[in-house]
Amino acid sequence: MEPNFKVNMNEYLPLRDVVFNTLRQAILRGELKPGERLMEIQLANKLGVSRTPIREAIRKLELEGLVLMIPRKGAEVADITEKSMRDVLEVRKALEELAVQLTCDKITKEQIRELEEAAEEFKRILESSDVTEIAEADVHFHDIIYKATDNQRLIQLLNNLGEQMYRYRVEYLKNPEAYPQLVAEHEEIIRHIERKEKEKATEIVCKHIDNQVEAVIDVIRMKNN
Amino acid sequence: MEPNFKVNMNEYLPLRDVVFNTLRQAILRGELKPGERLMEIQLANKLGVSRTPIREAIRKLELEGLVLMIPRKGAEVADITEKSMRDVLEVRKALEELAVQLTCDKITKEQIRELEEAAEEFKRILESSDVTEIAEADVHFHDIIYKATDNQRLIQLLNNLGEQMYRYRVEYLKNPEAYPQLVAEHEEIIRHIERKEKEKATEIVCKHIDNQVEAVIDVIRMKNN
DNA sequence: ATTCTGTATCTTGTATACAGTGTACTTATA
DNA sequence: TATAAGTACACTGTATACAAGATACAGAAT
Repeated sequence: MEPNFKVNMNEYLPLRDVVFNTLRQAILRGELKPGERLMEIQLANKLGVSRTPIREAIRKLELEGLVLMIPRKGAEVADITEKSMRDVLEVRKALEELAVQLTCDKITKEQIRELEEAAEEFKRILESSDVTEIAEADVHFHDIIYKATDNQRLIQLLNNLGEQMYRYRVEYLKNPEAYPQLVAEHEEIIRHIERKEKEKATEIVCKHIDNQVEAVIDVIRMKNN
Repeated sequence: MEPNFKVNMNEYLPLRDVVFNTLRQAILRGELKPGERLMEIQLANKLGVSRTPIREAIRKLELEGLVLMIPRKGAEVADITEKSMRDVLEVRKALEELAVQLTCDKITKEQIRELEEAAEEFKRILESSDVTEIAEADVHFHDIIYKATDNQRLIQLLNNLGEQMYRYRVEYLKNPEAYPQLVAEHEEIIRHIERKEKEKATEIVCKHIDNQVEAVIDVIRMKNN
């Protein structure tokens, strides 16, 4: 058997990053609810580490806006209001537009093929699988577009904004009535990108996001009642 | 005499935030140069605190992209390349466009007056003061527009992106030839916002940023030679 | 009964100690 | 002289100890 040291090297992650990812997921998936306090000792015991990595992870969550720091009191999970969601989606829409325009300019033939494959994969997964897998396939499709922009900062921001609404997107994807439209929009986007029809592509992307706004807001209203 | 306890309360800042702001400024102003290592003990001694607040500040700088973490080696100031600057400005342009459009919709009479004052102040400071003050007056003008968007997330991102190019904007403002155009653009922006002429306003903002791109890139090229 | 005060405790904020890893320098050997 | 190995040191990663502020509750005084 061939031991693969390289993989082990790359798999090294400081505890703070493990904690960061863990807490992040817990918040985005709703396991840690808005308003809930994040107490260091308690978390440290739960995760089997000391307070130091916990604190450093919380510092990063703070900067991402996922937790709210109250001086000398500690951190709590930030509220997610309808307003804050609208704000995120407003920004996201502008950046998605930018992304698709840049992609029209820069995409390679190889990447177009990747997009087509991802769209196929998405369609296939829609039929059989659970919501999480569907969400991942959708993310993958959009990731290809992001990557084609060749703008590192834009990619980072879009990923971040996307994750902010993770749990709402999942809810939204639970409604199978929306599936045919999603598939159609994916195909339209590919076609327009392929032909470098920026305006058309932008239009579809806008519609794509606007639909999400409606759906996400519905989910939030539901949860608050 | 009336003692103001409230102010004292609000002035409390954890050491980590003091350190964060200090290091951030030092990086953005170029006092800490790209590639330079940030060694914890050294910084702790220099700033007269322990390693803990230093580390927590570095975690935040890491997430902002201002420092690069190398596992088991430590932090160093992130490189600022021409490409990374173009990327930032590309995103910033899209968000500035969004901001000015939202502002057209939402701005109040009171805020328009504030804008006019800020533009006046800017014009006045241009004549007498040093570059830092000019830059601050410019930032203030744009902050009013940001605030009028009533989108917290957008404001946060724009502030962040703006600070990323702090030192280059300062360089750019050292050239007095550009001043008349800046003043004219400010006034045009106000006029279009006032009349809610979204397209026109967007156009000026684009031009405003495009000018900056050229200037910033020039500065970077100069510094690298 | 209500309010104020004092105390105990809980939590964060900060400092420091300890372990492990990477790096650089020195020394020995070819 | 060049190269390789070994050793010492420097720095990060993690844990823990200590200080100080916040909170909650109990008891006393009005």
